[in-house]
Amino acid sequence: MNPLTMKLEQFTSLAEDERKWLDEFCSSSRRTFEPGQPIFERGQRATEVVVVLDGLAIRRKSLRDGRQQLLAFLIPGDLCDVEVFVLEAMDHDIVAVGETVCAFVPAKVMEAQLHRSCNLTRALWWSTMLDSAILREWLVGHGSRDARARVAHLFFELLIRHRLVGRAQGDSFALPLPQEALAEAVGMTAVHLNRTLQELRADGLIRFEKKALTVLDPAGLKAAASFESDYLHLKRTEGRNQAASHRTGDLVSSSPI
Amino acid sequence: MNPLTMKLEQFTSLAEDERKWLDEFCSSSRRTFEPGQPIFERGQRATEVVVVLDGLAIRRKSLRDGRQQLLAFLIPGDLCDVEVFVLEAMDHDIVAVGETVCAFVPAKVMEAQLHRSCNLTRALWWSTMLDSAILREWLVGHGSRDARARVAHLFFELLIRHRLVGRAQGDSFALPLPQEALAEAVGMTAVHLNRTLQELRADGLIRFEKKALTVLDPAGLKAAASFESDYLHLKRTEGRNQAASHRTGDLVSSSPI
DNA sequence: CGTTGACTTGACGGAAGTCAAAAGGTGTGG
DNA sequence: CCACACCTTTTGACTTCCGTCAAGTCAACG
Repeated sequence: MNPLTMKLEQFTSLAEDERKWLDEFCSSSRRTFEPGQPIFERGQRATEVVVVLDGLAIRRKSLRDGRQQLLAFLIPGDLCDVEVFVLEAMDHDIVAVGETVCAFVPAKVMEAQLHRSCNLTRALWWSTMLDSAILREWLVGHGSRDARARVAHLFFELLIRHRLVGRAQGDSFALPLPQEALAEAVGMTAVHLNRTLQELRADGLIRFEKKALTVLDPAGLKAAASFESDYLHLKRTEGRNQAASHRTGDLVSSSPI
Repeated sequence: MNPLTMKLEQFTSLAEDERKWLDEFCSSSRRTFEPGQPIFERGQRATEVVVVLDGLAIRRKSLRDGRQQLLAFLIPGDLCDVEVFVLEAMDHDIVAVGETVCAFVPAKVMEAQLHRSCNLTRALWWSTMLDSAILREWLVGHGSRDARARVAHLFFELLIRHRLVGRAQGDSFALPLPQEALAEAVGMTAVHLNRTLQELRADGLIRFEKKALTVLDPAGLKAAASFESDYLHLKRTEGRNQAASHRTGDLVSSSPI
């Protein structure tokens, strides 16, 4: 199954024709990007919506003083903004990390779909809301979590997201990034990230080798991150009432994750 | 003119019937909130979309250890997520600051509008994209700007946003927040925020009295923030080619702002 | 006029940044 | 197969920005 379908099934059950539409969606004009190659660049107009099918891409914003901030990881199944095409120009870059396969969907096709009132449209909106929610959670991390918790949180989030689209092998997943880039993601220097990684390693929580991250102690990592998973809005795995789940503790913590 | 219409006109020119629709939109079931009163709470399902018409609201996320992170300011004309209603539960709170007037638009009305292929729907999408862009810029700030630049950036952004909806008096606008809350917005302690404010004051950049912020030296504040305005996607004020504007410098910097 | 809450100031400690160099990989070409 | 260049990771010493704690000021208000 294509990763986008897998992801959207977290939100709702899809009918056969909807799955078929998504398959076509994902097979429309594919392109493969080499490591470091830009998919969209700041200033450019995006006339197509991109879906990552394989590999890894990042959103990144570069400041004039040369510093860069990583804004999001786009893993298989992730869309780069369902409605980008309404903007005149991108305000940041999207860049491939490792070899990355994407499908390009013309704005018109996307728009046509968004005007058909159905399950699928709502599912796409859900994915948009999810992206914002993740972004907000990153902001929370930058604003109020220390280095250790921030890194732990990122890793735990990525583990869950990779699982959702079937890209995790057990408790590990591909993360073909230099520490330098990871540091940009969590908003700290590469040196300090390195020390933080060593700390997490020493505590037996993770392993990060050969461009892959392995979570050795999921519960421990989750605790280190003080991870609360409601922001991922995975309702199908948790039953209906999230309000209750938020108050009674955290249902996901008792799940296999 | 209602602030939502003013805001959307930044994106596109609206026809008479579209303006009328927006007026109805903004007059549907209004409610007034007292300072500190929650508009939406985490865990709750949002079956309506909220538009702020007057006053000020904030998005806020509370961590279990009691720390809070402010995620966004909702000023007049701002919507709290055009498509929230697809979610089962809010993952954060929206709270009134000062006295705040909001309109509540039922999910069905919103959805009906979003399925009518028109200018207006694209304008609403634009406002969604704008919210994400602002959120991303905050993340950049938290990750790679120091205290001074971060605060300066926030103030400059708020000044522009207030101007867009006609809520700025010259170079000042209402900001009925304790420094405590401002500190949560920029991700630092109240003490350090206080010192940073003093610094900006000493440099003659701002004044912050009586629940209002006055920018004394817009150009200086903008420089202190190393503000690049393209993320606000104000295309109508800048002509068509933002790609060029990004490369040739920054058109907005030479504008009255 | 005392109480309350927001703002201000000072002294101190600690987490993270900076700079620089060493150590460890990896790929290329001789 | 080694040598070399190059990149990434690691380490160490030092600095600084920001957090913490605590006391003090000030204005608003009953």
